Amino acid sequence: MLMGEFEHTLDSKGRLFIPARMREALGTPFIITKGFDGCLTIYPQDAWNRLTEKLDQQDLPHKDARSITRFLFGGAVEVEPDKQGRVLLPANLRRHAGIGEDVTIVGVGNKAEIWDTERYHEFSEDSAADVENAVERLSRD
Amino acid sequence: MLMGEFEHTLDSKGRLFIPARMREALGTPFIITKGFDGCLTIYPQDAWNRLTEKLDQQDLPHKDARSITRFLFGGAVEVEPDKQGRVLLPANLRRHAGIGEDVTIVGVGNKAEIWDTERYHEFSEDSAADVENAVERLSRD
DNA sequence: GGTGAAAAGTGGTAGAAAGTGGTTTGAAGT
DNA sequence: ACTTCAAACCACTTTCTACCACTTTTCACC
Repeated sequence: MLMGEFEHTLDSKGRLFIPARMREALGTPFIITKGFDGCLTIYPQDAWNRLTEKLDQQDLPHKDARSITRFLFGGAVEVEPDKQGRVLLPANLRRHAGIGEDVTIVGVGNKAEIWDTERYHEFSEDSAADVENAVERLSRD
Repeated sequence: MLMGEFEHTLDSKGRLFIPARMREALGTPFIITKGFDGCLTIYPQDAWNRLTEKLDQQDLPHKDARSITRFLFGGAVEVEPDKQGRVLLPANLRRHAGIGEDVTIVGVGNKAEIWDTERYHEFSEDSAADVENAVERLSRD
């Protein structure tokens, strides 16, 4: 189960250090794609397979199917951390998520997300009120 | 059933001693998350599972679901006390709850809360007034 | 097209910081 | 007095960061 927030900085070459705990939970290699809300998503191999299978089974209008496929696969890279635990974030993905120097990696259950730290904070603050209500509702017994 | 208040201090590495009684009641491992009102929440494994299952079952707008998942999992760590009964409170959780040296752990039924002691006292005083008002309202008729 | 310069990508290392584990000392309760 | 629980240390390991060095690719200009 992927959990927790980790802050890191990119080195001058755009490499990101993946925390040791996450590497374990993710397995290797894993897939990084364009995500929603302006972040990148990291899928472990099995979650990625499930996702693509599901996509195959869908009976979508061709146009939708094509754009989804384009978004998912076009923005995807399969990566493997080097011996020091780093991965290179391709420039197009960095651009998609507005990623600068400071990066936050967030575990969200069966996958993880990569955020520009500043953007992540803004986003969390914006949704804080909604989240509070929802979680309170959920945790009531 | 988790009950009682316990005061402890963090060591220089941010480790917190969990009282023996609580360790028993919590089982191991357990989950610490960001809570509300400026505290952290400790969920025993089963309560945590119930919570995440409930989240799965909710039929939420996708965007809200993502925010909630992010908050819950991103602010969570699964921990296990060491042989001396201590757990490391990650820096981001400490920051979230404004936790300094002195910490109060409070049992609240099926879960527990971790507070900065000073903040806990302030909060208790504030809510004491609320409680008083509420009771007064109730007893009026 | 060939050549050189710059950028991008790959690999490693050293030192700092964080995390882990244990021991000792002291307090508290039985 | 003895046992349990807690706090403060201390030592060691792992993880992380900030560099540096080298190779490959790209691109511009001859």
